[in-house]
Amino acid sequence: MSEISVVLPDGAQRSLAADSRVFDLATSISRNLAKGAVAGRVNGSLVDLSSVLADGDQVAIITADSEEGRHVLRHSTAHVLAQAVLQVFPGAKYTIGPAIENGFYYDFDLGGRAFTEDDLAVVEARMREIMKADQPFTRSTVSADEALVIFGDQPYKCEIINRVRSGGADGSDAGEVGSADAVSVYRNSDSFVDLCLGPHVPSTGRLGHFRLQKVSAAYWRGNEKGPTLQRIYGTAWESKAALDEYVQRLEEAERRDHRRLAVELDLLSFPSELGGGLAVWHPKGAIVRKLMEDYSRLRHQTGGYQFVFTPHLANANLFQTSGHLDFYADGMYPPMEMDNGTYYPKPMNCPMHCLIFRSRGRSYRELPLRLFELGTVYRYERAGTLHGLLRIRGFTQDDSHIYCTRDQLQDEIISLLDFVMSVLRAFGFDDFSFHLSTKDPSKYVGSDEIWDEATNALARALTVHKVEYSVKEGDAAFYGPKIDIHVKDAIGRTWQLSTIQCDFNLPERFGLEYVATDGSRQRPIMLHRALFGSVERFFGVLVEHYAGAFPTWLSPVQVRVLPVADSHQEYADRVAETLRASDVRVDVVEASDQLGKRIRNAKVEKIPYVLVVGDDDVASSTVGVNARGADVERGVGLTEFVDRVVRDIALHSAV
RNA sequence: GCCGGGUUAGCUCAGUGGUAGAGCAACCGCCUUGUAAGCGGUAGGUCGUGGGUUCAAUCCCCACACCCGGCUCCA
Repeated sequence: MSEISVVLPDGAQRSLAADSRVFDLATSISRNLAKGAVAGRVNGSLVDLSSVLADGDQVAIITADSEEGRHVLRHSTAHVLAQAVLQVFPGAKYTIGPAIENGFYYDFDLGGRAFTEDDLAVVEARMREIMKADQPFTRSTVSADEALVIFGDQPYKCEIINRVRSGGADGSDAGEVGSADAVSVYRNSDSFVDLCLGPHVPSTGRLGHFRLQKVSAAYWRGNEKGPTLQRIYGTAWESKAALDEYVQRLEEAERRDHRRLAVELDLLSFPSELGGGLAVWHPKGAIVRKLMEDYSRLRHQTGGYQFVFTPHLANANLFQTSGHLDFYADGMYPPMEMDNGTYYPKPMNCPMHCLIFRSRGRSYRELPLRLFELGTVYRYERAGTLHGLLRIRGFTQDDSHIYCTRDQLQDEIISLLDFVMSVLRAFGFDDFSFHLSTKDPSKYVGSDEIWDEATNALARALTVHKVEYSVKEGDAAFYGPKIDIHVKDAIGRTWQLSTIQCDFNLPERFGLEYVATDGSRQRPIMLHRALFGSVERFFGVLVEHYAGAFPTWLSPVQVRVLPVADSHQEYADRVAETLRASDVRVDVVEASDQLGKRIRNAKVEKIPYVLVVGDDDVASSTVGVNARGADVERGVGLTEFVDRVVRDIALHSAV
C-alpha cells in the first residue's frame, strides 16, 4: 500500500504516504503545527513525532503549549539534566526524573556528596550547551538482559529493570521503562542513554525555556530507610513568555507568604524561646483571629450547634478508649506522670465530646446533636515538617461532632455542605473542589453495609449540590468515608480546608447509645466536621489569599485619619470619635511626619481607608478619602463616609 | 526524623582570628506639611546557646536550639 489514511481528532480523514511519521502528518497540516509539535497521540497512546503511522490510526498532534506537550518538554528537560549532571559529576548514579506540575526533577546518588547552589549554575550551563548541540532523542527497544548490560554501572537503573523483569514493578517503574521483554530506552548522544517510555521531543534543540530551581534531598523510592538521594528541581515551559509568567507567579506567591507578612504587618511571631511550631499572636493578628472566631461562633449558633468546652489534658485512659494511643502515640506529646495517673495533652477533641454525649441517657429526640468547640490541641509534628502557620504543633480546631441516626445522615450531610460553603464564601472563597474518600479494603472497621450506606450518602449529598467531585478510592481513614473540601485562592493555588468525616469507630469504642422511638438502644453515627480545619492554618491561608490586605471587616485598622498639619489634629480626633461610635476600628497619626510619608506608611500597612483632613474639611465637615486601590476622593461628607464603611463591614466586602 | 543551607541592631543585610557597620524602623529636635519615603541628631548588638581549639573566637571545630528548601509523615 503506497498510501494510508489516518483519522484526526475532529474526525476528518487524511491521506498520507505509507511509512509517514507523526511529524510528516503535522507538516502536511500546517507549518505552525509542525513547529509547535512535540509528540503525537496515536490510538490513545503518546508517541514520538518520529513514530511511523499505520493505516486507520487515530492521530492527534501534541503541541508544546498544551498540558501534555509541556509534560513532554519537562520530561525531556529532565533527561538533559541527568546528562549534564553525569558529565559534571563523573561517577554520579542517576535514578528517576519525572515531569511534575510546572516542572520536573531528577534524583541522583552522588556517593555521599550533596549538590550546592553553585553546582546548579554549572549544571544549568552544561544543559544549555547540550540543548545548543541539538542532539536527537532516539528511542529503541531492548530486552531486559540487554538493558542490564547497557546500564551495567548504574545500580538504580538495574534495580528498576530487575523489578520490571520479575513482575514486581509498580506503576512508576513501568512508566519509566515499559515491559520486561521490551525495555524502552532513549539515547540522545553516544554518551547518554536513559530508561524511558517517552515520548520525547525530537531533539534537545527543542528545549530551552527552563530554569533549575532548587536542590534537596529525597529518599530512593520515597522510603525513609532507603538511600538518600540528591534531587534537583527545575521548571520548563514552551516559551520565554510562559516561563516568565510562571516565575512571576512564584514571586507573587513569595510576596504573599504569610510568614513574611506576619512579620511585616506585626500579626504574630514564632519566638524561638517558645519552641518550634508554637506561635504568639500580636494585637493586630489577634484582632483578626478574634473576628474570625466571633464570626464562626455566630454562624454555629444560628446553625443549630451547641457550644462546649473541654480541657487541654486528659488521662491516658481516655486516649486508650478512643484508640489514639494505639494508633497515633507517635504524634502525641509525651505523657505527664501525676500521682493519680498518666496525662496527655489532647491531640483531638472528639474523645471528650463523646464523653459529653455519654454523660447521660440520650433520646432520638435530641438528634442530630451538634457539639461545637474551638478546641486547642497539641500534636508532636516532626521537626522537619513545621511550616509557619500551615504546619504547627499547637493549634485550634473549629471542631464539631455531630451525632445522628442512620436515617438522618443523608440530610445532615447535605445541610453541612451548605453550611461549610456559606461560611467559606464569607471569607472570600468561592471556588471549591470536593474529594470523596472511600474505604481502604485492607484497613477498616464497621460493616460493609454501613460503609456503603455512608459513602452513598456523601456522594448523594454532593450530587444534590450539583458539584463535581473526585473519588479517592481507598483514601478514607479506617473509621469511615469522608469528603474533603479544597478552595482556590486569589492566585489560583488550592488549599485543603474543610472536612466532613463519618466515624463508625468512636461511637463503638465509647459505647454511645440513644433510645429510639421503639424504646430500643441504638448506636449513633458520628460525623467529624472541621470547617477552617485549624484556625491558625486558615488564618495563614487568608493572609496569603488577601496578600495581607484584609477586607474591611477583618482589617486590624479599618480607617486611619491623617491631619494635614497640627492645626487639624482636633478635627481628626473628632472624625475618629465619630467612626469609633459606629464600631469602626480607627486610629489617628499626628502630623509629625510629612503627609506623603504617613500616606505611604498607611499603604504599606494595607489599611483599607486613609482619611486626610485639612482646612477645607474642617470648614465643611468632610474628609478626603483614600481607599485602598482606588483614586483619591476629596470633600466626602463625614456622615456619608461613616455609612459607607459601616456598610462595607456589614457586607464583608473588600474595598 | 533525614539531607542540605542558614542564624550579626526591631526589619533587610554588609563584615573581620585582634570584642562590629549601613539603610529602614525607634527616640529627640527642626520643618507645619493636601495624597507612596523632608532634614539633622541620639540610642540600639553577650554577633542563636553551650562547650572546645587559640595569647586572642562573631569568624575555626563539636553539640544543641530555632529558621529556610525539599524528602518522609500528617488522626
